[in-house]
Amino acid sequence: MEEPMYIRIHNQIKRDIEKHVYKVGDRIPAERQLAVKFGVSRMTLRQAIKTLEDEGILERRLGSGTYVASQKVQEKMSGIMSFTEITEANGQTPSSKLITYQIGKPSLSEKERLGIKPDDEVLRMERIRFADDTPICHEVVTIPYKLVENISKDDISTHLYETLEKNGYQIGRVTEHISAAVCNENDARLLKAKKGEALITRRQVTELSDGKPFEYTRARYVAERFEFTFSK
Amino acid sequence: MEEPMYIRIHNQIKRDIEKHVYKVGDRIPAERQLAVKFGVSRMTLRQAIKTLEDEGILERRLGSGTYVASQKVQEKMSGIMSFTEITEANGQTPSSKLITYQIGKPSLSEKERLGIKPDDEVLRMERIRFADDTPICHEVVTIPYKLVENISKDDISTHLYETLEKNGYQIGRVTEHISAAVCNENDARLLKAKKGEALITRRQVTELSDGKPFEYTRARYVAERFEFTFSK
DNA sequence: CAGTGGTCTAGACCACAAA
DNA sequence: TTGTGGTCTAGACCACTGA
Repeated sequence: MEEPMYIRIHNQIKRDIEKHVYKVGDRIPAERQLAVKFGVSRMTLRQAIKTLEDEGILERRLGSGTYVASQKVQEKMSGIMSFTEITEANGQTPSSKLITYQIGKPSLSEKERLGIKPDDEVLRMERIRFADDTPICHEVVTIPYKLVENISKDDISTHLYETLEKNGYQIGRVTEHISAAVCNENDARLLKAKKGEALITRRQVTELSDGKPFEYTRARYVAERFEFTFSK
Repeated sequence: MEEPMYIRIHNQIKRDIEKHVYKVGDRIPAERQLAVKFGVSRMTLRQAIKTLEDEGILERRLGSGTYVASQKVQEKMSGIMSFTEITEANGQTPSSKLITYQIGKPSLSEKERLGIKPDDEVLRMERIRFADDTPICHEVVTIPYKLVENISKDDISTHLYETLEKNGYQIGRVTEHISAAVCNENDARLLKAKKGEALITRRQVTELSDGKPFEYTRARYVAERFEFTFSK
């Protein structure tokens, strides 16, 4: 007996929903019936249902029944979606191009946001992100250099979060600020946009689980080509 | 017997943790002991522990025991913050002024977003939101009229959500899209802003728990005076 | 009213952790 | 080995929903 029964029942019901044996909005059989069908006690069956409810796949209504919750895809995207997620959700292919990668002294705002000393060096990366070869976003990422001095440029620029976690760091709170700005000449050149059109601006500070900031990102998106989506 | 036992036990243990009877990192008594102490079966006791675990207050370690988890404060502010929350967090006073309130035919986009028929009438409200008397945001809210035809104008314009819930409706999923735009003459007049400067745009569709959209909002914020904040 | 989910019991055996 | 949490049973009574 590898897996517990309630996990196996969970998986079976999930598969049934994916195969449209139970469709969105359908009422699934009552707990007592399912318990008989799977040959388990009602408590065990309820444990399976509970995990599906926690995942937002099922919805229980007292006195009425247990129903397949609406949507399925959207469930995951509670909270802000990343550039990659939004682009892929639109059926486009995300890509990015690193345009600068340098180590140097922090600016005033970098020093403040990252909570570091003026002497501490920072790694600064600049990137353009594309959806199907259309430039969408210009992004500057700053990291205290001593946190990543033993990590390769390739790992930093492509799998920063995974690499940090492999090296024993734990990602904590992420705070984002979103506003807007007008496209200047530099933006226009980098993003192939028109001066004077609207951009979305985003600032993000990512902390480690001990509360120390480790990444400060500023990004500017062409509003004509992009929007952020949230759900709750 | 008002509350279920497992809820009462949940609350009791939570209070004990708040009173430092059990401190962060402490192991609390074993399930079987607590079950005896509270005079319930072990399954019921486990249900109480489970809810505390889901809240991140307790942490169970197989074969070892159940421990008081670290953190506590961070819980609340996950996700997008509302205008009122952001303004108050900045130490300013939010207010709003209703500038139009009319019943009429839906526009094409209103019809689509709200999933209604062309003949169905809609209630459309237009509002300016202020922080300390500075105009921040221009907002248009559209609601299928038949949902609110028995509700007073005052309730609709000031306590829409609460009033709906009192009338037996249940709020469901909320989806928001955020992008940017350039301030036009109308925006400039309403928001006392300059034509050509940057605005944040927000579209929001709020559904009832049955998945039917009941509110479609479009809002434009002066970027110089406002930003959205998220945390996770 | 009958059927549903919500709660609860008093046991049981298991796998895992720590001594 | 002892104690822990993880799983599971075969019942029970309750409150709620909907016909």
